[in-house]
Amino acid sequence: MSLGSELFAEMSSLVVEAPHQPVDVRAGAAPSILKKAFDVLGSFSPDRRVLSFAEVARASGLPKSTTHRVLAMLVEMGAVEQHTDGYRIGLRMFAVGACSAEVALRDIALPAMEELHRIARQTLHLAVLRGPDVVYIEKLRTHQAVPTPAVVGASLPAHWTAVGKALLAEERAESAASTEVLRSRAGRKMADPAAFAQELTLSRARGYAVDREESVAGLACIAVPIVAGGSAVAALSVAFPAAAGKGEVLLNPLRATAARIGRSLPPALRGSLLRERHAR
Amino acid sequence: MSLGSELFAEMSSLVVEAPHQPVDVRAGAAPSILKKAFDVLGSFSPDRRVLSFAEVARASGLPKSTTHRVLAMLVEMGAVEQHTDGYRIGLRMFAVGACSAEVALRDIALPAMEELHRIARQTLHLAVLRGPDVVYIEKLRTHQAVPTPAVVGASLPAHWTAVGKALLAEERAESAASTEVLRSRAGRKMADPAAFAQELTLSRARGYAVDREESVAGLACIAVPIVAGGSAVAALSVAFPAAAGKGEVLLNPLRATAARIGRSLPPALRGSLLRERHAR
DNA sequence: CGCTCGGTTCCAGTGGCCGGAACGGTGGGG
DNA sequence: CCCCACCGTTCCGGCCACTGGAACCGAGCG
Repeated sequence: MSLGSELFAEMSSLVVEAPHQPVDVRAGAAPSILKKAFDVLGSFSPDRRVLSFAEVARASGLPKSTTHRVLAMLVEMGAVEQHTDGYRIGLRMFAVGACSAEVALRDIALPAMEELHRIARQTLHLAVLRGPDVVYIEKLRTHQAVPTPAVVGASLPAHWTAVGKALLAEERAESAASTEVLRSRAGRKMADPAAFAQELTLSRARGYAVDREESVAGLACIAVPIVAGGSAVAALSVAFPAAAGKGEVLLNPLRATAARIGRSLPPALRGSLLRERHAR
Repeated sequence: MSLGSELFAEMSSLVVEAPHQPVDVRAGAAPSILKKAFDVLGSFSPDRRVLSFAEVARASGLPKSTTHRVLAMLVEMGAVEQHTDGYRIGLRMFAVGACSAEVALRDIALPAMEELHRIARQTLHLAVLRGPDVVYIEKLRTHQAVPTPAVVGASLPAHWTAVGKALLAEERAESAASTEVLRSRAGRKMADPAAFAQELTLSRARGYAVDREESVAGLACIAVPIVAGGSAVAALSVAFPAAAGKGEVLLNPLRATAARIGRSLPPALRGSLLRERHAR
């Protein structure tokens, strides 16, 4: 456990976005109060759920008085709650986030995931691709299983994870835009683009991706894409102790579950594709 | 199924907050752009996940050009995504919402809920109290079970639901502020405050609350509070067909599960109490 | 063709945002 | 004890980003 969380701490220090530089230097970005508000909201993370005023000011990079004003506004909106021990993300943000397409996906996937969870008795992950990262939508933990670094709502570099590889493999098959993604972080392992590209090709061919102790020692994952309407919208993975073998037994149930989820996705929801118009 | 959704439509039309009057008339409310942004975000709901531009403008009550500008900003922030079919809540809002204390609670409760779900084979609800309403944090559906009006992220009047009654009973035991809550909606059933107060007292005494077809015909629920550090922070309920009896068999497993969840809540999280400072 | 409705762009005026600065309170360490 | 570092709050003049009515374009439609 300490090993897992230790590794996770190391990872998250790299995962977390660049330390909130003042604003965008280019003229394009509007330094509106809305941007500041999201800087404040972005100060919170699943492993730092409660922050003091000063912590928010530091993390958001905003002047104290501005931070104070923005926080007061957010509290008034119900987006943030002020307790005696500090500020927290408010229930209102949960309610807003619950309207996202990803929650709809989670809702549909959950029964099937539960069933798989009963069978596999291992930790399950449901994640979507977001640029170079995967964002975890759901996680079904299993008692006394290998701890995994995934946290619901948080993201990890896609090329570190089985779900990420499964999704990258599909994406690359559609548009050969892999170069962008393969530009991996400096000096980090799996920095060999050619080998990684080959692994993606293999993953795509056999229909599943693997991660053997690449993110956490002792942890292995196999992942399959969830396809709906011809393209992958998410990925599902099982985590198990690396010492337990290659997990072939889990592959078929995993595939069946992913297929079942893909089939039960309403066509309207398939518009949750990765293709969102990134403005400018 | 059609019965359930029909009834839900009827309910949600009452549940949804007053149709977004212009702004607050009193001088206290700041009509800042942030307020407008949340008006826009509040236009979405779990059953209206995708809205066209005009729908957002109408629902938020903002002028067209203002709506346009605010939407563009929100898209730039990643809070909203623009697809060909309209606007949706963005993944970023899910990520922000995942930092709320309620998601932490959900995270801890989920394993125990899954286990109960296996045993009971009925739909489970996890909800918190928010003023006069309950907000659903988690819902484990069961195939071919009675459909329930609860939607994760959405709210229902507390006095219509078993979870709500369980929480109101606890709250009333702490502070006799029941009058506020008992002022129920005009002409709606269970408008008899005295009888309702008595029911709450009974619920508190026996440790669980019930709902027999009060919200949906054919649906019954029993709910127990989840207590941590001496006060109720959430409630857990099982839904079952009213024709199946009173659900006594489910009561003990339900109690055990709620107790187990309450026990496993870290003390730090208990600051998720209902007492948030509602400014001004 | 004229109408309605969805969606976008423009623009001048102004009021809301800006953030440095100053102020109280607290703790702790020399 | 004093001093300092830090947290949190408040104030205020200047300026610019927000405001929203209005005009515009295209599509559907009777």
